Amino acid sequence: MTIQDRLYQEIARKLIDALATGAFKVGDRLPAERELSAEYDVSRPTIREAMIALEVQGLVEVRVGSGAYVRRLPGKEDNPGFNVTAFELTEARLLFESEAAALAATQITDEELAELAQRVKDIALENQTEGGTEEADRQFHLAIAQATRNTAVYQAIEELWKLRRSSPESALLHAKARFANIKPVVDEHSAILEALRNRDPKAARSAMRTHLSSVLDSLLFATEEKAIEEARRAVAAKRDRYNRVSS
Amino acid sequence: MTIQDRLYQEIARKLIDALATGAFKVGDRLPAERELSAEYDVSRPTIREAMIALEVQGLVEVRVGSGAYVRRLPGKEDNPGFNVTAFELTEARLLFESEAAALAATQITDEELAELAQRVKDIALENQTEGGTEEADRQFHLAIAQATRNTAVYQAIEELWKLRRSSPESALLHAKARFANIKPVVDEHSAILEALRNRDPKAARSAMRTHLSSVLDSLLFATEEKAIEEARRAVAAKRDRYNRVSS
DNA sequence: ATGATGATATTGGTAAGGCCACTAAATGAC
DNA sequence: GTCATTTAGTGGCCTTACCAATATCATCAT
Repeated sequence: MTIQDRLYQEIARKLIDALATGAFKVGDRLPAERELSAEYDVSRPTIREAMIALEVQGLVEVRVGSGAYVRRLPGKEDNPGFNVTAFELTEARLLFESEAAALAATQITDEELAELAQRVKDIALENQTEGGTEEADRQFHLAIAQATRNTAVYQAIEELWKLRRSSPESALLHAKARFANIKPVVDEHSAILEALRNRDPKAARSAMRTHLSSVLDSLLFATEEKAIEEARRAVAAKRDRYNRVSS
Repeated sequence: MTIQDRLYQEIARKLIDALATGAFKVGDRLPAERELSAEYDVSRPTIREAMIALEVQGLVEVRVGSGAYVRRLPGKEDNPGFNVTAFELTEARLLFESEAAALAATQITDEELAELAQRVKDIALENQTEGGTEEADRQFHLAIAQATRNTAVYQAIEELWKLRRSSPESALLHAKARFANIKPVVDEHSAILEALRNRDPKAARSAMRTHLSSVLDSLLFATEEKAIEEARRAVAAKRDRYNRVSS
């Protein structure tokens, strides 16, 4: 009746304990498989199995030829999106939400149009207040995603907004960008609403592209302000390539 | 040149696919490690690694000396996305992946183009074999997402493929659709590759749209076969609206 | 006939060793 | 100084082998 506790599980527990105790920080490299093999006095395959258990749980990332690196610490619930920069997020929104807007234009109901109109007013209000949030903005865009009548589309776009929240640095950057770009935002949202009201897919797509391109530009400006030269250059390069795509 | 996609992950995906397509029921015993080793033409340690990946996810339970037993079917618990139909998924891919292809056209490297060429060959091979999987197809599309150099875009598209696998009914429908639409798939993928090779964003977007529209049509056909009238009508309506969007 | 017992086959568990591919840092050539 | 090359070090995967737990079934005592 001896339960043959699987060895790899025991090793995996020990490794997780080691992470939890703070022996390693995020980004640190774990010892090589051969070293761990000697340290815990088990074979390398067993170490590999334990490592896979950790990898499946998102705790570590294994890079071929380099080693195993800590991705997140145990106890912290998963943040699937990691090094997603504010620029990447907005670029993704530009691609996806523009298409969603086009699709929504063919499906949207009068009730949803009324809701969107209210959201536009909310956005104007938010912008007038000093420490305003971006909640109305978020709801505006999610409502459009909802109007596509496609669960997969909605979930994907919702996921992008979650990613935006998960990165503090990203949120900060967005806040600065919003500050530098207040008035146009209201007009741009109105333009999107107008296109949807006319059930015009192409116009809706175009208006959404214009809006998010504007946000992208704001991000560029904010990034320059932060004087992170490296990031600025990378972003600028990306901006150029985007212009080629959407032209 | 060979992407060191970890072999155990590939095997794990195939096993999960097998579970999703209904090859096994809850409580069933999976083939022995040695059998699976021969079946998938990999070593036993690799099978063990894949099995551990499934075990950590709670899909199977391994009993020493007896075998591995199905604990639950994939896609029930872990995915918040539930009622995502095969049509919705493909429609979302049509919207998103087309834009991703356009973006990738401006960024793709020669190495990535070579990899894509290999994937096209793999897809042809997969289609020739009887019980072929859709692994090559998946890798083709994910490679394009990767070529966008945008983590957010990649994650979103990867999420769509995960959703696809999480719904057994969806996987089944796709299998039927694939059967009814073999030859064009290879040509369509070739067309996408050619557009990317020319670094032509518009052509890439167009080729991807053509491809996924074709998949959408296959789904319609398969749905009709299943004689689910209600679903068919809903899908047909959506198809019409999509034609309006993309025109 | 029936139930207990033990031999044997099957299955997963682990170890050891080997070779390959990839990575990155040290080294050398220019 | 810059760039290409070399060289350890690393993980990826395979092969072989043996051990341990379990399942199966023939055998035997009742």
